[in-house]
Amino acid sequence: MKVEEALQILKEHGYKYTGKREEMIRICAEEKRYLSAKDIMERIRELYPTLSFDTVYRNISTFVRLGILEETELEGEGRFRLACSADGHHHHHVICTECGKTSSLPGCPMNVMSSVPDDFQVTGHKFEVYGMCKECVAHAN
Amino acid sequence: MKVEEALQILKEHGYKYTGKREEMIRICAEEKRYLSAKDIMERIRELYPTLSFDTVYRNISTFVRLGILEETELEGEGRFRLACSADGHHHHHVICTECGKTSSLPGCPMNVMSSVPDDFQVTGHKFEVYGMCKECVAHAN
DNA sequence: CTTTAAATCGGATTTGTTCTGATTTACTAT
DNA sequence: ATAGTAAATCAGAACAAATCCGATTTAAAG
Repeated sequence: MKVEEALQILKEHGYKYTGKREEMIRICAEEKRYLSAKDIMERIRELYPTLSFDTVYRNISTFVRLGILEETELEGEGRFRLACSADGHHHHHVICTECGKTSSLPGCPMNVMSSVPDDFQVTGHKFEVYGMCKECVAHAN
Repeated sequence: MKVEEALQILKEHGYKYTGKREEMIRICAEEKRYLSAKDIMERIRELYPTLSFDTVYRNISTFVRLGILEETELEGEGRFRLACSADGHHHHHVICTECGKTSSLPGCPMNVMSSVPDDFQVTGHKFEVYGMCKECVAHAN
């Protein structure tokens, strides 16, 4: 997803344009990585030094609700990245547990799941592969 | 896994036997569900009314480390259930997001993953299907 | 330009979890 | 059995992530 698309989605849903929102999205768009709220916080403060957590958290959760950001959880804290599943077709990621960097995986296990117990009404699923990226492996030695 | 096996694992690793530990494991063994620390807390207090949360959390994390409990995370809080992957072969679950009830899924997506990017050193994975169990669906109407 | 609802601020609050130092308890070796 | 010791537990403080609150500012519609 591109920054412009994200801003368009906000507009379509009646949210106001603010420089802070754009900058948050821009920061997320810069890297194929999961960022924590704190990460985003730190970076955005270069431009908006007085921005409060509340704003960051509130906007993040709006973005997640609108499908602009994808969410996961690493070491007990939420991590976010610009949605990419929305772009082409649905897929999943390998995630570096050190730096949050991601790489796409082909396909989705749900396609090959022959049978899901019929006493469950399925609402979603999560498939994530964890590991260390080349850079973090090198760095660890 | 059975309560006795779990206690055996503790013993093998040099942990002491305590009634509180046994009771915690017993509580988890009673149901095929993910329980929160608070859930376990409430139930164990029937038998040990003064037990502190520190003990519950510390023991839980010991159990997880030893593979006695499996861990996941629902709505920002840790949830635990007696390990069952250890029993037979490795598998995954459908989890009811209302009550934590689980049902096993056949197979593991990693087996059919043709290619994982080779710039990642894989350390683990998570595959969970979420939904509502029959009882919770009925209850919601 | 005015109006107004949404967005932000800053700080307090909540919630899940972990830490700390003192006390108790399960096990080991006498 | 008993004493010694390391582990387990306790109670409450501390912590970190996230959310809530009332007051203030701001985007955008008229």
